[in-house]
This record gives sequence, C-alpha cells and structure tokens, in this order.
Amino acid sequence: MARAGLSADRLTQAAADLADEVGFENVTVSALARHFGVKDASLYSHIRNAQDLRTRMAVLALAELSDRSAEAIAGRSGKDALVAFASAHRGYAHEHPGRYAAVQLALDPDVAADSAVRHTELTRAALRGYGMWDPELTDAVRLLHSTLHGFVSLERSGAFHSHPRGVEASWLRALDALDSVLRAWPA
Amino acid sequence: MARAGLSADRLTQAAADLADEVGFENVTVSALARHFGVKDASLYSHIRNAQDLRTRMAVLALAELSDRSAEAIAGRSGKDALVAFASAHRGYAHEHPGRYAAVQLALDPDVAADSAVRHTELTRAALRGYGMWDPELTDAVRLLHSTLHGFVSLERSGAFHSHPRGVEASWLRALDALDSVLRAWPA
DNA sequence: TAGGCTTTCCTAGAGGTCCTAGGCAAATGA
DNA sequence: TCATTTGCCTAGGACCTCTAGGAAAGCCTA
Repeated sequence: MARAGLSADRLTQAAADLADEVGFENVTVSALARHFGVKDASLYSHIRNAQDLRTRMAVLALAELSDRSAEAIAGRSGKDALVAFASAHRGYAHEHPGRYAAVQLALDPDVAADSAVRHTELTRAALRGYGMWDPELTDAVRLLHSTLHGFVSLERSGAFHSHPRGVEASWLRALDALDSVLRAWPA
Repeated sequence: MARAGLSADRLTQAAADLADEVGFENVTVSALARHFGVKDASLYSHIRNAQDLRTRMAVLALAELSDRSAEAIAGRSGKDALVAFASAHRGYAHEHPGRYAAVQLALDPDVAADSAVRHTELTRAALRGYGMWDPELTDAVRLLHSTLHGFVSLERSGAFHSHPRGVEASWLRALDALDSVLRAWPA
C-alpha cells in the first residue's frame, strides 16, 4: 500500500482549504481523511485530536492574516495605513471565510499566544502614525480590533443584508469615523 | 410511564440555560434529553432537528437582549442612551455567554428576521438623540453594532487578556470615542 | 544487501451524536 | 366510555471521534 505522504502541515493546509469550501464547522477528521483517500484513524499519527487540528488551522490563519497586514501597512502611515490594514483584514475574511472562522473560534491561549502577539504588534504598527503611546495606544488597538472584527463578522453572518443601504458605503464611513476618532484621541 | 411535560419552549429555555453553563457548542440534543431524563428520540416531536433547536435559542436570546436594551434606553437620550444600550449588551453577553453565542452563530434569516428587525429598531431608537437620518443613521447603527459585538466577543474570547491594561478602561474609552464620532457625524 | 528500526497506514472496535420509523400508552374530548 | 391525539418509547442506521494493536514501507547500518 503506497503511502499518502501526510504530515501535520499538509493536513492543516488541506483542512484550512476545506474550511473555506464547506465551512469551518464542517471540517471533520473523517472528511479530511476522505480527502486524502485514507482511513480516519491514520490521521491520529499526525494530529493529537480534532481540537488540535482546529487550533493548527487557527495558527495558520493568524499567520497568513499577519503576513497580509504587514504587507498592507508597509510604507504607509496615518489614514493610509489604517485603511490598508482594515482592508487587508476584510479581504482575508472574505476570501477565506473558513480560516477566518478558525481564528475566532479555536484559539487556544497557550498555542496561539505567539501568533496573537505578532498580530497585536502589527496593529500597533498600523496606528504608529497617529502618535499614541500606552496606555492610550492599547485602548485604540482594542477599539480598532473590535470594530474590524465586529463589522466583518456581522457582515459575513448576514446581519447587514436586511437593509438596502450598501455595505460598502457603511464600511467606508466606519473607516472615516475610526480615522477621525484616532486623530482626535485624547492623550 | 409518566410524561415529562416537554414542549418546544421548555426545551429551548433549558437548552439556553445549558448553553450558559457548558458552552453553546456543547449543547446537544442528547445532552438536553439527558437533562429531562428522556431518550433523545423523544425530543424530535418538539423540535425539527438540532439546527432548529439552535435557531430557537438564538431567537430567545435576541428577544431577551432586545428587552434589556429597551429597558436600558427608556427615558434616556444622547450619550446616556448610548452607554446604557451598550452596557445592556455587554452585561447580557457576560451573564449569558451561551445565549450570546447562539445569537451570533445560529441566526437563520427566515426565522430570526422578526427578532432582528426589532433589535435594529431599538438600536435606531438608542441613537435618536444624535439627530441622524437615513442613510447616515444606518451607517451609524452598523458601526455601533460592529463595535459592540466586536468588543464583547473579543473580550469573551480572551483576546484582551494578554495585556495588563484594564479592559474596563478600554471599554469606557471606546464608548467615549463612539459618542464623539456620533456627535460629529456628517449629515 | 540483509537485517533491524522507525514511521505510516491499516483493521477492529467502543462510544457518542443525529435522526427516522413504527409502536404503545397516557391524556383529551366527544 | 371509547376514539383520537399526543408524548415518549425501542430499534436501528449513518456518521464522527479516538484507542489499540498489526503489518508493511522506507531508512539506516553492518
């Protein structure tokens, strides 16, 4: 019997692709095994259990998201950086809904800590042009994360579809609002 | 054999309580049946399937959340109303984490539409004091929802725990920011 | 190149969840 | 009182998770 050449990384990658296709909650060890033409028990040599697989997907997604963010804010500052950073997030969530869901649902503090720290650092970098320092900067980072995450996740859950007002216009308006509030941020 | 006196409403209520205790994702038809000392097949006379149960939980939670919001903004306007509305949301999410998770994850557009409309109307009412009209009001409602939902869900997922800055301070700062941005909202 | 070692994938199986079909008994009401 | 409706049952299939133990593939060394 020829080997399938599995590894934790290949499994994680395939699981993430599967999540983007069929939704994060439909990614099962069985489905992943089927995708590789292998029995589900075989996967347990590479991953500890289903939760481990989900955590690996979250770490992968957070790393990809950070890569995108870093590229987006490179050479930009102020509102340019803010808009680029926010758009990178929203774009990633739209292109990779399953991966984005993984980040939210499956972050195991111990394992995901490093990835999360990098992401936070990038967010602080994105706001550098506004000239803030701790603790105000932390407040601003939290507000930015909240607004971004909230908007994207509500948009994806269909909460904005009930109203005819275009989502894009609301998005731009939200970015304007964030920019003005950050510029006027009391020190 | 004595009957357990089940009904869709009792099941939904119990499922919601269970969700607050053990987490939304751990609420299963089997677990709910065990709670009533009944076989799981028996529940299918009252609910269509597991997804139906989750949707009912979401509708229940959204109704409760709307009740709280309505009470919070009654007799208030401007920043008072904003803070009361936001605090009602955050308080509900903290007291009822399982119910709050249900609202986000399990909203079936057809079934939940009525509850969602009421919730949106209340949000518009909360912002009445800022003197906005459509389409700007819709943008503002979406921004408020995004920020609230994002903050609360990131807070609950532990995303803010990595930093020593108190979450409460960041929350108050976020509300200040929202208020100032709403007061200056371009018409 | 033959033997041993490690890794990879297998079969077998236990236990859990979801859900359907069909049956009997309790509650309801004519 | 008896027929009808309703509520809960047993039985069972399909799928998922995960463990234990076995066999073969690939690698290493003598």
